[in-house]
Amino acid sequence: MAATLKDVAALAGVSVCTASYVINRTGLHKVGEDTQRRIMTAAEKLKYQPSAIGRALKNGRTCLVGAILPAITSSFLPDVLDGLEDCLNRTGYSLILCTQKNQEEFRQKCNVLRKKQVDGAVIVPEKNDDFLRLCDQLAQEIPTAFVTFRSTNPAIVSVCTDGAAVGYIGAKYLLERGHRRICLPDNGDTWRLQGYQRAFAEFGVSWDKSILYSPHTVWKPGAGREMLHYALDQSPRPTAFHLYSDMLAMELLDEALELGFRVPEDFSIIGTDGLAIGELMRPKLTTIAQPRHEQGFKAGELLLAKIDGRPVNNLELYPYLEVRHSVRSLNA
Amino acid sequence: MAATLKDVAALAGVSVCTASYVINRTGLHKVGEDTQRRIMTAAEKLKYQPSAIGRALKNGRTCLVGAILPAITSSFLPDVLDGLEDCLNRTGYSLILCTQKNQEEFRQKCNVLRKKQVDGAVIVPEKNDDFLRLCDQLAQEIPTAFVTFRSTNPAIVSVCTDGAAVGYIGAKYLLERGHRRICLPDNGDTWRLQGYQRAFAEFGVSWDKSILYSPHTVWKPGAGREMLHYALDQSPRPTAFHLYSDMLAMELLDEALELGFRVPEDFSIIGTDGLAIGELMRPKLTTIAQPRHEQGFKAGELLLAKIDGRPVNNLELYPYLEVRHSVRSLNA
DNA sequence: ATGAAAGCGCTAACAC
DNA sequence: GTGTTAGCGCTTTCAT
Repeated sequence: MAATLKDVAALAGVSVCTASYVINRTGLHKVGEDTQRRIMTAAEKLKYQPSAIGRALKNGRTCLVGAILPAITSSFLPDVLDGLEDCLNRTGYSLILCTQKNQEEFRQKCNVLRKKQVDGAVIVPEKNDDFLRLCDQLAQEIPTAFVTFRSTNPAIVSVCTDGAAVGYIGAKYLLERGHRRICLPDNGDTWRLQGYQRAFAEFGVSWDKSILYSPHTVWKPGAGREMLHYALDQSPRPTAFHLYSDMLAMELLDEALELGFRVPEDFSIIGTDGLAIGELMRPKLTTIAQPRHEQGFKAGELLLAKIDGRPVNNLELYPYLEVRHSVRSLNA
Repeated sequence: MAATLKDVAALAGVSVCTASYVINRTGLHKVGEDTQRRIMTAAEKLKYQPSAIGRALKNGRTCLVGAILPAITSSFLPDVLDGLEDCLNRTGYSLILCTQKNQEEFRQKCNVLRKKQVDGAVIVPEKNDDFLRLCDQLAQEIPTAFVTFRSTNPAIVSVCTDGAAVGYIGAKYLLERGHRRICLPDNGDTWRLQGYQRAFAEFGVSWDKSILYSPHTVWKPGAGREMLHYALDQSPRPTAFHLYSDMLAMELLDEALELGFRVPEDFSIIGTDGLAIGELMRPKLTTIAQPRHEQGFKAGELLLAKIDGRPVNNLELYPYLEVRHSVRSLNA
């Protein structure tokens, strides 16, 4: 079907290797001007496309990168993916998409990447030891990068958002507005808590009296709603919620309105991610935005560097406050 | 690095081909019980993974399918993609993701797929002749399927939602509720209009007096807002809008609220797609839902069938009404 | 300035 | 039952 290098060479009346040299512009071989032209013409006439397979076999490089992530449906991961793809495509790399719904699927997808012999893997991991062990294993065989999650394994490079900054920015914004009873998900993310604690220290506000941990923690549909119900059962009730994702925050917002509460009059809500869709909520969702496209793009860059054996360092990107209308000031 | 078939054969003390036969369970070769065991043990000890590249080169099959689609960010395409991947993975196929922001990028991505020698392509096309021509071209070289769009080219198989049904369901719902002035996007989609016209005929309602076409047509951020402004300048103003996507509908809803109108009291709005996020809007968005995951899954099935040379037929899936709170009844 | 030939990992037609 | 061998498309060393 598709023309091969042999066909091109034959049509140009040269040997395969000469054709190869011309097509790839490897300076190794000196080729006469008109021979070059003949070869290029032949290639065009035959619409020659170099075979990635032949190359991969010879070079031991597939120019394929696999991405494993939890279901891509409507969170901020599409943006990250978009950035990753942008980066990879510039270097002739392509992206194999692997979504994963649970640990068993994750294991399978790792094997898919092994089998397809990708040159590298980008993973959006789950905060879960079993998962991380599988990642460590994979990283021994394939250059691997984490995105949206900080790696502690030196063999895995990572790009993520500065969690302490997320916490600090959120805490400061709420404290400034007089909130002294704040509900946070207790998902074991100590990084964000550090930021919270720093802000509390700056404001001289007591931690234990002000922070309410909700046990509803991991993202699954309904988690935001459960968090609200948990908080409603506590006393005193919180005046504000800071969720670690916008989807969760929007769910909680919906549930609050559904129950007849007013937002932000009765409860203030602040999300994390900065999804554009939050702008369409009523009230519009105030959020700690994180770079999404850039996060993916940088992950691609670091991974490609790693693949090429260049030294790499983990990267932390900065979040920023997106003020909208879901937080009320309690002052005055 | 990774063990090859040769290594396995050597360790098992057999020839490569015997190893191959055992690994692939091709019945062609009869192999003794214990030879089989020796080979399997060797394979396990070496953690042998068959090389997709070697196979691809030999078989002329990469077991790779490319998907080209407009930016995946937060619409219903992630769901479609999810379905597609589900389907492909069951057969050992993997998905190469190619997003495309304009015609030039689309052309590039087509070339990427050629170069990577994918076995098939799934495309979410744009309603645009130049685009479609490029698709026709690609389809001559690579088995191709459309998803979310009906193909008229017999060489391209397609899975999409029945457009007339979308129109009919929307029209009927609005007409039943007394709406006689409805604003529709004029995007050249005659299929949905057919459904509208059928409903209008059933209700004996005059078409020309009741339908207002808005020239704001193609999805780009802001299109929903522009559509509202266009309608506000007309007289009489429409009482209802039916948008052909939920994103557009949510934008229009936002803009209406922003301008101080009440929805659905002042305007009724009905979307198309059935995104879960529409549930979190205020008011919750009434919509004509289309199967999303299924659409992707079926596209995968049809494409794989096509790749295998089995006969295939275009498929149309049925949309259904998702009643929420953005449409008001004008009766009584 | 150009060509011959080996080899990447795998499969399958053909021996024995 | 099992092995030999050619060849998929490409790169690259070594000759000429």
